[in-house]
Amino acid sequence: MATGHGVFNMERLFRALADRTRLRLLNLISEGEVCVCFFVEVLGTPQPKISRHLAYLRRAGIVAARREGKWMHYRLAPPKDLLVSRILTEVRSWLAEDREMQLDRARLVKVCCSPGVPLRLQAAPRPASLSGESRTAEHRNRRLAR
Amino acid sequence: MATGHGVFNMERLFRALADRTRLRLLNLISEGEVCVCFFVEVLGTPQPKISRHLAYLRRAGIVAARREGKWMHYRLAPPKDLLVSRILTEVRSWLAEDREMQLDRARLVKVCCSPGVPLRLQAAPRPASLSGESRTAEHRNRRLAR
DNA sequence: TCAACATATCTGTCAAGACGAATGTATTGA
DNA sequence: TCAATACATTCGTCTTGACAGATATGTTGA
Repeated sequence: MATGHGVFNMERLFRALADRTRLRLLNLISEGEVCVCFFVEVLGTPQPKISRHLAYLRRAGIVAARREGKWMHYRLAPPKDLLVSRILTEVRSWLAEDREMQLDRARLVKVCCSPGVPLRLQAAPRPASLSGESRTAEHRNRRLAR
Repeated sequence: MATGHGVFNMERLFRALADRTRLRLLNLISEGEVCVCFFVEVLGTPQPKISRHLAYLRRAGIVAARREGKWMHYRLAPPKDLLVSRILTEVRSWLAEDREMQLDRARLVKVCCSPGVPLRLQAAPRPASLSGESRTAEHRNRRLAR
């Protein structure tokens, strides 16, 4: 069985979770795919730093990436192991309780969907969780497709 | 207030879990109090290394220590936070699936209870989970694991 | 008090990894 | 092809922490 002797040894998973920036990324990503440019905007952090941490999470098998033209989208990787996925579920529900994480989520919504979207983001593809069918009415009419 | 802004910030918890030796200690301790000398014996690891990692876990608020004469006993610290304790529960059930962790547990039982106990351990106080009834009142209530 | 024992801490060395700054690479549109 | 955009990687520096080996501390019994 694939219980933790391959990609997912435990130390590696926990090292991946042992950094605030990576936890914040994980929090933003947990509702669905997000484009790198939104991470940069929401965390207020230099882009190389974001990219390095996303690469770290990718090497740890926690997230996966997809290119769409100029843009890179990151999402949670499909869980390989039930125990790992239970840990990550607990982590995400912990994140949901954290004040800073809540603010990050709010900022993601604002950056995507409010009138004052920064110029450089106006063409960027919206995060999956904010662009689909389940959005609220005020979000729905602000859809900017590409 | 109870949500991890004090002792238990997340990065700190995960850093504490991001080391094989510390996970092995956590595995051995999860049934109840264990004396340092048994950790040394079971892990086959130099004692200073064990002590350093136990100190690390203590600073992270994950374990607590108690002295009994020459011996130091370590146990899981009472959880301060529901979310943390759910994480740690998941971690322990993950540990229970790991081959090396299972071997460690078996070795703990053997070292304590079989005829060939090493001389220097024959006087050492047995781990709570393996000690039958001849213990102090404080010990007796520590029957709270899995 | 001293010796023996159990455990803790200190010291020096080394590797992982976090950071900002600079640079590289892939894609798009002109 | 060229410039702009979006992201990735490399570089040099610094911090954290893992380790072995040596030593310090605290407890017990003689």
